[in-house]
Amino acid sequence: MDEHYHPNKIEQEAQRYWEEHRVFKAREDSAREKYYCLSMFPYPSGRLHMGHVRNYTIGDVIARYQRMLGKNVLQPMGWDAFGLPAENAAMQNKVPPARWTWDNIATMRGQLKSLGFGYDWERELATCDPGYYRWEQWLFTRLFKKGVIYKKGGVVNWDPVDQTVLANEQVIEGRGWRSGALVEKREIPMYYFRITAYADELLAGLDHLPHWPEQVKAMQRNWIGKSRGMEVHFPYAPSPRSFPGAGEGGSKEVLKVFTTRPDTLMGVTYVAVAAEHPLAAQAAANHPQLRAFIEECKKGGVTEAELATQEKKGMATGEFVIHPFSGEKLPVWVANYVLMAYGEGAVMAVPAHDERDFEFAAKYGLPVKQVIRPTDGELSSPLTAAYTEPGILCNSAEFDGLDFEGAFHKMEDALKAKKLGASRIQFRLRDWGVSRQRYWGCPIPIIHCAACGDVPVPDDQLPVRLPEDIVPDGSGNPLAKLSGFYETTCPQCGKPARRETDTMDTFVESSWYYARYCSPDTTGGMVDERARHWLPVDQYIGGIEHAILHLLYARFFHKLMRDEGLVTGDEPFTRLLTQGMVLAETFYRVRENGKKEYFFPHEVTVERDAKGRTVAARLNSDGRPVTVGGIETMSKSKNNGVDPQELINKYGADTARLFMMFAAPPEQSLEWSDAGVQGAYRFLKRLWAAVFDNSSFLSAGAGRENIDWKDAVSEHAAVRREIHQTLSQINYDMGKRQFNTVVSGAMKILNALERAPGGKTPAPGYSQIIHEGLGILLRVLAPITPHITHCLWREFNFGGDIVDAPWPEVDESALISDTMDLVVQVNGKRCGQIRVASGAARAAVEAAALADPGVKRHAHGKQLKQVIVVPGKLVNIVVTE
RNA sequence: GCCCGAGUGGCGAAAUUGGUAGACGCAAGGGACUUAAAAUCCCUCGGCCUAAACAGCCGUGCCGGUUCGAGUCCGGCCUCGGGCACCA
Repeated sequence: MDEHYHPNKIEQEAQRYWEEHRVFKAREDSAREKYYCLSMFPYPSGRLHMGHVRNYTIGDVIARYQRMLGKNVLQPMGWDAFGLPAENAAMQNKVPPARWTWDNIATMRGQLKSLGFGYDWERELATCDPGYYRWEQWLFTRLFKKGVIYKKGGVVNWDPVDQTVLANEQVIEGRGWRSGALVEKREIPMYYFRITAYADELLAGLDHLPHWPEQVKAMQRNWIGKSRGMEVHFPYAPSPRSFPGAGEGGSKEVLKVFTTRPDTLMGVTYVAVAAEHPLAAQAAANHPQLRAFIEECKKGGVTEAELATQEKKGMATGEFVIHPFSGEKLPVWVANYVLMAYGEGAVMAVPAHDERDFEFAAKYGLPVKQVIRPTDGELSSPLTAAYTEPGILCNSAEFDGLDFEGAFHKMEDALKAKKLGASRIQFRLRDWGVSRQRYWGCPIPIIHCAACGDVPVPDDQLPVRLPEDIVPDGSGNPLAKLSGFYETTCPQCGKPARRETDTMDTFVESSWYYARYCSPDTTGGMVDERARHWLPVDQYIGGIEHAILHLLYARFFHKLMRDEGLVTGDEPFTRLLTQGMVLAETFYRVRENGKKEYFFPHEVTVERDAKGRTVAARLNSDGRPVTVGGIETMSKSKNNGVDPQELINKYGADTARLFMMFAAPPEQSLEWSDAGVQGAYRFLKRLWAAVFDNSSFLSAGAGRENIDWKDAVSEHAAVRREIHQTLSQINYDMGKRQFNTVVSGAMKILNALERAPGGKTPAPGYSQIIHEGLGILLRVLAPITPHITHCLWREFNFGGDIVDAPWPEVDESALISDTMDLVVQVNGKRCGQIRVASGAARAAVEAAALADPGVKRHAHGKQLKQVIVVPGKLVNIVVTE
C-alpha cells in the first residue's frame, strides 16, 4: 500500500472498477425490497455547478446507504435537454441547439462520473431524444381526445420588431431583450392542460405526503388556493348608457362578484372592478379621466411586494348597481387592488370588515357600515379599523343574530330564490398553458385541417420529429418557416393540411421522466410493467425553487398517467428533500456609475484581527481596499462561484463530497469555505495514515481472534465503548438525513482510535480494536467518500466490495460500563459530578449526590425539599431558596 | 402587506425532542520537528473576576410565563432570510 493518499489515482481506479463490474446496474428483483432514489436531472448548460454537486452528493449518500442496508437500489441520471438557453447559444455560436446540447451532455456526464456517483448509466435518458418525446406526444393525443387538453386563447408577449413571442425572462422593463422594442400583449390560440380538474385531488393529496417538507406543502396549498364562497350578482341600475359587453360570458344585466365572506353582504357600500374589467372599459369610453386612470393602473408595479405597499387608488365609473337584498344603489369603482385574473375580476366592498376596503373607503370618503359584531363585546363606533374576524351578524335585517355558517346558508337560499347567486368553490390555480412559440422543444402532435379541424397525429405517425440541423435567428419560430415540416396531409380526410409548429413547455418533459427511467428502453409504450415495480420514487432530492411548478406538474402527470392505466398509486414521490443553496463570500467596489464591480476571491487578500475576524480586504493588483460584501448565492454575476472541476482536480471527489456533507445539514444553505475544504482533505489524509500505520498487522490477518473484552486493558474497552456509542449516534443521524453529524461521528471514531494505546508490543485488545474500529469507520464513510473507502476496504481484505458491505451494527454489550458519571445540580444549577456503580440503587445515588462537596457548598443552611434522579443523566437536589 | 423558516463562540455548526450548552470542524494564538518553508504532531481557545483554580458569576435575539430543571414548551416583541399572483 502507498504511504501517501493520492486521490486522483485511487478515484480513477475505483470508478473504472465500478464501471467494468456494472456495480450500479439496477435489476428488478422481487426478492429484495426496492429503493428508488432520484435527484432532479440537470439542464445541460455546459458545466456542473456547486449546486449540482451538493444535490447529487446528497442523493448518492442516501442511495449508497440504502444499498448497505440491503435494499435493491435504483439511482438513474438523465438530461432535461430542451429549452431556451440552447437557442440563445445557437444564435451566438452559429451551432444548431441539438449539437450544442449533446456536446454539453458529454462534458457534464464526464464530470458526474468523476464525482463517483453510483448511477445506472444504462438508463440514461435525454428529453430531446425522439425515443423519449415520442411518448409525450402519444400521451398528448390521448389526453386531447379525452378533453383533458383543450385549445383556447392565451395572452403572450409579442415583440413587434423581431416578430416573435417572448418568454417572460426575455422581457426587460417592458421591452424585448434583443430588439429593445416595446412589448405588446397579443392573444393567440394555445393548448391547455386541464389541471384545474385535478385541483381538489392535488390539494387533498398533500395530506398524504408525511415525508414532504411542510414548507413545500404550504406553498402548493397556497398556489392551488381553494376557497369556499359565494357568487353574488348585482343587477345594473338604470343608466343613461348601456353596457353591451359588461359581465363577459354571463348575463348582461348583472355584475358578478365572488366573495368568501357572504355574511358581510349587508355591509356592502360599493363595488370595485379591476382596470381590465369590461365594465371599466365601457365606462371609460366617454370618460377621458377614467381612461387615463385605467392606463396608469396597467402600467403600475407587477410584483406583489410592490403592490402590497403601493397606495390604494381608484376612480368612480359613474355607474351604479343594485344591492340584491336591500335594493340600495351602490357606486361602481375601478380599483388598483382588484385582480382581473381571480374570481370575477370584481369585488363587493365591505369597508367595515375588510382591511383593503376600509383603507380605500377612508381615502375616498365612502360609507362604512358595520354588520358583524364580536361574539363577546362591542366595537367602538365609529370603527377605527376593519373588524375582519367572523362574528355575529347585526344591522342585517332578517339575517341578524346568525353566525358565519348560519348566514352563509340563509344568504345562499335567499340569493337562489332571486336567481342572483349561489355558493361555489373558487380555485386560484389556473389551467396550464403548454404552447410555446419556440424551436427547441417537443413538437405538439396536432394537424390543422380546414375541413376536420384540429386532428391529433395518429400513433403510427409518431414521433413528430423535430428537425435537428436548424440554427434559429431570433425572429419567430423557425418551424413556422420550414415548409418541409409544416406541410402535411390530414390523417382523417387526406387533404393538404398544416402541422402545428408550436412546441411544448419544457415542464412537460420533466413531469414524467421519473417514470421513464424504470423502462427507458421500451419502444412499446410510454412505460412498461417495470414502472409498477419501481414506482413510486422513494426519495426525491432537489432545489426548493421547484417547490411549486415542477413538483405540482409532476404530481398532476402521475395522476394523468394513472388514469390512463400506465402507473399505479396516486403520488410519484414518497419522500422529498429540498437541499439548501450554496453560498460564498463576495467582494466588490462601487463604480462611479453606481454599479457594483465584483472580484474573484483569488484576486483579494483578506485581513483578520487577533481573533480571526475578517476586518478588511484588499485587491491584490492595486493594494487598495474592497468592500466585503457578505455571503451570497454563488453566481456568475457576483464572481463568487467555485468551479467543481478545479476542486476535484486539486483535492479529489471524496474531499469535495466530504466537505459538502460536513459543512451544513442538507436542507440548510451552505457557506463555501476554502479552509473548510482543506479541513476535509486533512481528515482523509489522516484516515489514510491511520490505515497505513496499522497495515502490517492488519494485512497479516491480526485482530480477528475475538478476545474477551473483560481481559482487555480498560483504555481499550473505553475506546471500544466510544466507537459503539458514536455508531449509535450515527445511525440516529442517518435516519434524520443529518449528514453533517454523521461526518462528525466518523471524525470522533478516528480520534478515538488514535487515542488507543498501541506501541511496539500493544496490550491485549489493541489489534482487535483497530480492526473492528476501522471496519466500522470505513463503512460509515462509504456512502460519503466512496473511493477512499473502496480502496482501503480492498487493501485489507475486509471481504467483498464495500458498496455491498452490510451497514455496521452497534454491539450493545460494548456500551456497558462498570461505572457511570452523573451530573449533580442544586435547584437545577450544575455544581458537580459523581461517579457511581452502573447498577446503583436510587438511594445510593441520592446519598452520593448529597455527599458531593459542591452540593454541600450550594445547599449549605437550606432545607432539602426534593431529590430528582434522571437515570443515567443527573441528580437534582431541590432545596428552599 | 400575507405565508413559511431561522436567530447559539471569531466562523460553519451540535445538543438523540424538557435533563452537563458549544460535540465535530474551521480560523486564531503558543510550542515541537525542519537550515527554511510546506506538511505533520502537541497545547490553549464563550465572557467576566482571579496569580491560578477541577472557586464564583454571567451567557443560546429581547421581555415575561410554565417547570425541580428551558437553546428546547407557552405569550408578547425585535431582527434577518426565503416565497408571493393585493386571492376578495
